[in-house]
Amino acid sequence: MQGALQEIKRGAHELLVEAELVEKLKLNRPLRIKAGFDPTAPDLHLGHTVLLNKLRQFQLLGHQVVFLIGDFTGMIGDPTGKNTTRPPLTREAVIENAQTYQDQVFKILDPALTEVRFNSEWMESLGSVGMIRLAATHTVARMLERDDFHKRYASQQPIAIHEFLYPLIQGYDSVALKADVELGGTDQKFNLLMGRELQKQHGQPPQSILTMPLLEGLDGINKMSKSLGNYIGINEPPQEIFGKLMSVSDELMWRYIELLSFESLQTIASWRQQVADGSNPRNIKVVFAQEIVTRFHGAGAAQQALADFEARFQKGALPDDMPEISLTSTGGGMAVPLLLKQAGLVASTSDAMRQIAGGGVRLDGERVVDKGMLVSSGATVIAQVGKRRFARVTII
RNA sequence: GCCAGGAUGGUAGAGCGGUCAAAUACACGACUCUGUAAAAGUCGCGCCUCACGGCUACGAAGGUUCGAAUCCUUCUCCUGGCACCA
Repeated sequence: MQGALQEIKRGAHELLVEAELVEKLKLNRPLRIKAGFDPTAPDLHLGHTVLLNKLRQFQLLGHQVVFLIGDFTGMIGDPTGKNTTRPPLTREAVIENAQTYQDQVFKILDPALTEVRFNSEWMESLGSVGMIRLAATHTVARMLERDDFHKRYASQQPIAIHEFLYPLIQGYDSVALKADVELGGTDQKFNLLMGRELQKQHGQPPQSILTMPLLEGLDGINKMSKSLGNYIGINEPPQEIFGKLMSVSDELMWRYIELLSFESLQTIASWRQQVADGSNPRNIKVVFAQEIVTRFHGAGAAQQALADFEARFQKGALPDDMPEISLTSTGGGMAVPLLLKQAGLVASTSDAMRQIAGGGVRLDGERVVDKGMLVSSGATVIAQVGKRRFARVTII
């Protein structure tokens, strides 16, 4: 019991209310652990997995996870600033996204202990009358307590009325699901507390709340998100995941390890000690990157990714999986800038010109100096832009 | 409805008749260094088959002018205030 609580609290930001959760754990029945997910982003990245890992932990302790897909709330979009209204998704799109979700989620969660639900299930039948009643339960002043709203209101940023409904609906989901515990990011605290209040109003014991820190993206500043492009997707190829993890800064690495590694706290402490004693942080990164790649692609892929990585960056070998592209030349050959553009290695020929001028372009390993250089028809060259972009191009 | 303010590149934000493809910062890309780390430094950052060249851009459409991101008109959208609140 005590051990279970320790496990639950590991890595978590805040647990409300601890005493209540202890009581619930004493009931000796599987608790209903709720976590909500946005229906529009079925491409999971490591940031999402922080929460999923915690859910998995609950499952290992024998509890029931309720994986809630907010298809109804998706029409609103969580008002975290810029995105106000989103176009409603079609039924088909929702179902398709849900399927994609499950394919990914079950790499971490145990399907047998996971209940997948959609909040349109109860929200649609709630009707406008029910919605108004729900809205009547809280005041505008109460809503403005939410930090995000508060800031926007204070700085005269727009707040659309429907945005106020989001926390209410999310809270009502907890009522509909009779959740014992709800997990969310730290940014969800207000919404999660709303669930408690609504549950009380409906005569249910209020859910416990466990907030998890938001994982920083590759930039180390903003939270990991697809729209910011600073993410590592769990469906990305092993080499990509491995490479991205290796390029994470030393400081950020510890954050990732803290929130993503399944290693024991003692092991992680010993890693820190090693680095403090002068060992190259890179070595820890390799071990950690291996762990993550193994989680999503298996041990073999992780081995392979490491081997590729070392071959490419330590011995300067070319990747063996580069795309093969055939391009048709108009005259006797093709100018390098056009070639790069058509091969998808640069955004435009102007961009190509710049890259050549900057010394970032190589053909067959030779740096290109002459912007007007032609690659003659029938030739096959390995084109490279920067350290990461490669293609084997044949000119026809 | 009325009044006021605003709309510029990925973001923030200068410019307010020519010297503006548009300051500055951040982000981003390449290079050097390295551990595909950080820091630092250099270069670059609208598009065009290579250009001391062309073209398109400063919410939209018109107009004034030799010349407009900069002035005028109309429109669209955003924000705030006031009014309305049976």
